[in-house]
Amino acid sequence: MPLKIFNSLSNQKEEFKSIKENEVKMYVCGPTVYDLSHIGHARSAVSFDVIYRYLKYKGFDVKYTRNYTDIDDKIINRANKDGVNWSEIAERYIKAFDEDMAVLGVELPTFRPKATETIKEIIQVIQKLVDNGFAYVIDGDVYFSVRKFKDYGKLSKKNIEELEAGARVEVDERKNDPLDFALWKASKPNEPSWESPWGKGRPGWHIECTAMSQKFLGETIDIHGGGKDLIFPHHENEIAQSEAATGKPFVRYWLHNGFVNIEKEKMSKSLGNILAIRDALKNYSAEAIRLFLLSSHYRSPIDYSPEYLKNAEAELDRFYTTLKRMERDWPDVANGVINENRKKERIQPYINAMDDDFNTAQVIGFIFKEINEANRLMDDASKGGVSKEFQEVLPIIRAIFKEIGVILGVFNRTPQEYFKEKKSRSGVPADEIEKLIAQRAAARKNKDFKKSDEIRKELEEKGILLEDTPKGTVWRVR
RNA sequence: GGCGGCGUACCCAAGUGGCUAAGGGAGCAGUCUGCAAAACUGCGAUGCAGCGGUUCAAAUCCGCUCGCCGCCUCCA
Repeated sequence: MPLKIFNSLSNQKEEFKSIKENEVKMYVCGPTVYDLSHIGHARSAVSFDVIYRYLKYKGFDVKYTRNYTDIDDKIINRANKDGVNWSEIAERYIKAFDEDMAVLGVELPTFRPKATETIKEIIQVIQKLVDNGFAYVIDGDVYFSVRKFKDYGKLSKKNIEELEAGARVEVDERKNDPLDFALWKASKPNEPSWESPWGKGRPGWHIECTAMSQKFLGETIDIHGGGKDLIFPHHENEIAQSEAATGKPFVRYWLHNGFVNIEKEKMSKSLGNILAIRDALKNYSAEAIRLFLLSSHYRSPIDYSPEYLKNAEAELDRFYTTLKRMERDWPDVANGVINENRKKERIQPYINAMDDDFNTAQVIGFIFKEINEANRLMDDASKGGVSKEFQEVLPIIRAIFKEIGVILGVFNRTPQEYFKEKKSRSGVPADEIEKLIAQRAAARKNKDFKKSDEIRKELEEKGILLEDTPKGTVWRVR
């Protein structure tokens, strides 16, 4: 079964065919670095991270570019507000973004260019557009003439006449047409600026992506991604600029991820409900956040609420509890010889799900079926002995966990790492718990079950669960 | 007003023409346990917002109605 991808350009799933066999050129719009990144950025980054990982898994050599927009009105405003240089703001939030991504297990793209490092190329593209008549210069500003580009609106399915009628923006009288957008902005005094054929200025927002995409990936690329909200005007404008400049198709597959709402409401400055990634990480593990994000399809809107994060944590508990059981009680079987044919057959549904527009939610569902199967097999083995089926299937399940872990970037830790992190989050000192467990063990030995139960209850109220196993009592965080 | 999307059990969520509508959480019952936990087993939507239609066959296609949401302005 071939890989199918939903293309925003055609509004349907299409079979994916890369320009060059075995190579994928992919560009995703990165953050404008003027503030901490929020959970919506995390969704976009994680969604495309999984797409990147899966394309690599499929054997493609993926050239993945994700930019930093490090020059922009918002950055300048923030710098003025904080009383620091604009570049300090950009650097600060690039660093913060990189840290957040690392914690979330987002792999580094092949190229991570900054707009300010691409000024030369930006100017070249603008010059081309001026030369071929798609752009015009007014007082050091350069604008793109939307009406000259006949396909304008093909991505967002808008038509120019209706846009004009509904235009809500105040019209800049100097522009030939209200829809025209800035490629280059003449700088005001004390603003960051670069020399250009049109005087000192800085790039408009849309042009940087065109320039960076061309510089690192070429004139036509396979995949371009971003949040749904970027379809208009950002991506529409990118298409216009790029195709007007090169005369070639810009992008073959447009991918857009859905929004994250907070308790059923859109995140917005005015509502004050922006959830920064690092604030979410204070309460939940990075893996739980990632699993939550991947539990629904990347194009659907999702709702963020503490309840759903708890659900993700419960799922992780189930996964790692089972994995721990496999590694602890049946290490030789779980890591035993793999029947490759049978493994291939068993992993095929996962591949089919990922091939169907990256259906991570379905993949996660399959994983929990394996968990059930693994536990059942282990139950049977402890009761009735090790069967051939057990010896054959358990290592396959273990191998599937590993393989899917690489693709999704969840389920990929060791149980030790997982439970250690949970314990460190509990806030209850481990030695105190161990002391109580020892007291309880003594009480149990004397059949003093009243006291034993009191200790269990005391710890339970602090969120600590005790498990009596044949090898002694172990504890974990609820 | 234009464009697009969504509505599946108590909650989350997959499924977009054809076996008993995945999976997780919560709940209830049972097995196991000194009691628990974990695990396993069973129960749980005769129905997929509603109404009509197409079809041998529909959650899945078409039409209408109701409800919710996004974009059209910076925005992941």
